[in-house]
Amino acid sequence: MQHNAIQLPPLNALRAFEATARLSTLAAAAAELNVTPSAISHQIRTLEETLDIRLFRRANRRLSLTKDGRTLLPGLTDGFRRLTAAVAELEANQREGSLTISMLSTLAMRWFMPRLPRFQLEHPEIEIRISTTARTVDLEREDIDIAIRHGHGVWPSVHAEKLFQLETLPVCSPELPRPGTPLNSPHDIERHVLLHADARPDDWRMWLDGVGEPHIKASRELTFDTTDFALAAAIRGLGIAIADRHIIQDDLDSGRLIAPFETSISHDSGYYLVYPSKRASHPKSVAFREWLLREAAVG
Amino acid sequence: MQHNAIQLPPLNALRAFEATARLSTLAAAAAELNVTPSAISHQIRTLEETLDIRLFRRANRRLSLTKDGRTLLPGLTDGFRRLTAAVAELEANQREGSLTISMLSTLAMRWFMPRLPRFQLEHPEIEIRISTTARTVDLEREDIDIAIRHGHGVWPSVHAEKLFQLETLPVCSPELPRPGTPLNSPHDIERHVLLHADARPDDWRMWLDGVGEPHIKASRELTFDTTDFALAAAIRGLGIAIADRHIIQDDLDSGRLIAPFETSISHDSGYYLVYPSKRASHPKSVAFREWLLREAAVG
DNA sequence: TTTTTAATTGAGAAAATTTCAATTAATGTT
DNA sequence: AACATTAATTGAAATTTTCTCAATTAAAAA
Repeated sequence: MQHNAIQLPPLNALRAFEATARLSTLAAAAAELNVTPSAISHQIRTLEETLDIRLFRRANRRLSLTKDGRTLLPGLTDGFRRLTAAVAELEANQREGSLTISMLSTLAMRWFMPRLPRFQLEHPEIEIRISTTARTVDLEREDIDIAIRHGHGVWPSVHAEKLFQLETLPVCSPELPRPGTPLNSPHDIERHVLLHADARPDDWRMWLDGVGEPHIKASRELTFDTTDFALAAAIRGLGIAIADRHIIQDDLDSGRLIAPFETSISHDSGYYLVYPSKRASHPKSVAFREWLLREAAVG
Repeated sequence: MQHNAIQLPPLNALRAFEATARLSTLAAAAAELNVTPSAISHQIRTLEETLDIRLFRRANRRLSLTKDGRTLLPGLTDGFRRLTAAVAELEANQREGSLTISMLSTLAMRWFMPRLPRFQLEHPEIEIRISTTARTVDLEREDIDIAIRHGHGVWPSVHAEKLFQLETLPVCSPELPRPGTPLNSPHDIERHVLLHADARPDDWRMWLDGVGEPHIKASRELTFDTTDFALAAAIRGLGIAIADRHIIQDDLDSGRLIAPFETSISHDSGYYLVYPSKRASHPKSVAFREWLLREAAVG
């Protein structure tokens, strides 16, 4: 009926004995275990009674191990060392160890990855693992520590902190506007190819609504799985993509992309940093979140 | 201030987690630890809260380990296995292992040792160690499991069971009575050498008092440290020794010694089997005591 | 559908642990 | 030699931990 053939005596009594035997005095053991010597004395007595074996010889005012006590000690010391090591490993892992972060691939590629080296410089002890998926992941089930999600900041059983508001605008290669096919006003779009992302099918429509030209129709359209591909296509001069300002900022800065029009559309949704309430206080999680919020504030 | 850098979470919580993780269900862990599943559930919750780390994923009505839980488990399993092994070793030692028996050397040589092989046949798993000393030993201090003591059966903090009453009688070599120096009545002793033992200086006087001849004086006297030596001398024909009937029985049976007179003196003291109350119930101790009492009853 | 199985929860009960204050006894100190 | 110190022990009471019970949720099996 019982998996372990032998029934262990009370664990705390074993620990009290182990500490006392190792340190030779009740006082020292008591200090190690944060209790009074009296408590230790009671525990040892309990253990001796449970086992029905005398472990210490009480001579003068000093304790010395009996043969049985000497038999028992090393195994216990070793056992408790193991337990301590196991817990210590877990806690070290908590402080340092790896941090798994989930986000959509476009954000990972265009915004997160370029910034990541700065975090790794600040916290070389934290190993980052990036998990990119299209769907919204269950943080608990997938062992995700932190996620960046797009939405309105309301999800069940997680904490959410806003990184930035979504703000989309058209971009294209600097080579795209040519003398015959300029891009000076939204109307010029009609002579160009519009690049769409399946994941965000409404971005173009919302932008055109925003500039007051809902009826503009492009000469051709191209659709990709993700914004990431649409942007890659834009860089290669295949047409005009539309994406969030944060995501394209680096490409704009480097000149790979230009924003032919001033107008950007502010959405009511945004990118949120999301994490399970349970892991909110873990040092590596806190460090990462603070860093990410700083990065988001910069741009 | 603290020897162990890390403070262990409650040991019972660790054990509850370990069992549950190893056996996959609360019910199984509860059975192993002889508690209800509810208790296990509380313990695991306590552990998770103490560590501030989620160890199980609660999906459906099934538990599965998180990455952290998987990190923690093997170390704990190992640690508890070691603790269990240490205690098991001690308990096996208690059942079998060695049994240290203290007694005076004469008794050991002349009464105990000849009988010992029979015990070893019955209990080959118990290793006997015989400790012979002249003085009365402190059982606790010397790690003695059982002693055979001479006295009146009253000693502090030990159990005592009577083996046999002391009953002394004179013995000598069968060669000793010669035509010129017979041994037919106590008076004949005057023509012989009396062999004494320092440890029991009054035995001869008490015997002579007992036979109503307190004034008999031997031609010569020889004194040894112990009765054992006196008997060895008697066997070699050096004179007449006096000793307890049980001790010399084997020598009488084998014909090495004879008892020239019928009269033996019953003393009010005797040999007692003595053991610390604390070890009274240990199987190997019980087995030995039962055997020894049987042997003593036979003779 | 109903029944069973598994885990969880909260409250109260039970058990274990700890402290406190008093005691014993040996060791240093003056 | 008297006195203060140090160490362990003890019993009773207080505290904390652990456990059970009964109720609840929810999925799986019949």
